[in-house]
Amino acid sequence: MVEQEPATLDAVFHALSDSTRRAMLRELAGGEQSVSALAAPFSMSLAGASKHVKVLESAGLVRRRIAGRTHYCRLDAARLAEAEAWLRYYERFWTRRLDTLEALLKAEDERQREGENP
Amino acid sequence: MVEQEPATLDAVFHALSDSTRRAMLRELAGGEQSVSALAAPFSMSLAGASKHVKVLESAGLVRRRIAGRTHYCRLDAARLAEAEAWLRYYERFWTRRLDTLEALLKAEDERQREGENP
DNA sequence: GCTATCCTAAACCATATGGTTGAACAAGAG
DNA sequence: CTCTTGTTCAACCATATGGTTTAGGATAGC
Repeated sequence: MVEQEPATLDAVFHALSDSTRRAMLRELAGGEQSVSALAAPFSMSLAGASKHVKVLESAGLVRRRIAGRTHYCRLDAARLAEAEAWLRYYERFWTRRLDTLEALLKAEDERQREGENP
Repeated sequence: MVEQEPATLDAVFHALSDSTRRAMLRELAGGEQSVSALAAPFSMSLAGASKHVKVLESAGLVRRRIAGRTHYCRLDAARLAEAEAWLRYYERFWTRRLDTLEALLKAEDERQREGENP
């Protein structure tokens, strides 16, 4: 996990940094949706929502299936998993650091207890 | 996990969407660093790097401790954990969907086997 | 064929972002 | 006190972003 594809992560995290797009992903977690269905909940032009879908798509977070005149979108979990892996990798460091801190505190605590009972 | 603090997640994911900032976080995973130490690896003015640190800070990802004239930064894992929780929450949906799909395929497979051996 | 529907494309706008430089400021070092 | 170091601030610039409106391209329905 040494930042293999920065551009990809850039795009994924950027796509996630907008609450409209996160809401769309949330909707897609329930299943495939057309672009207009995805756009419906927002007080925004369809063209505007379509741009958001495009951002999600070009980040690799959703895939598009065109059936006639309607475009159906569905989640592509792989890229989200990549992002999560990134976070989890570093979380390992933090928790390790926290564990170390905890161990130090415990050791110190025990040293003090020994002092109390000579 | 129903998008409680969109602004916060906006800021966190936006902060993560830049490879310079991710590299800084990676550096901070190893321990506290001064701003100039964080800036050193990049071919960028100190002021530019300082802005990145500020973005990380205002997203709540790092905390700053000022000692004399040097500013020391360290990770604050809480917000990163929030972001990871967001991803993991939705990952649950995807994996559940994948599990469902797998179960359906398996059932279908078994039905076909039964057909082979009447 | 005609019309309504789904969606994208293009042009445009305001604002945000990532970068620069130069100045300012506080605090160690001599 | 002076000089250097660590850092931010302010002004500026180019480009990206999120939104709009209008127009256009397929396709479904009548």
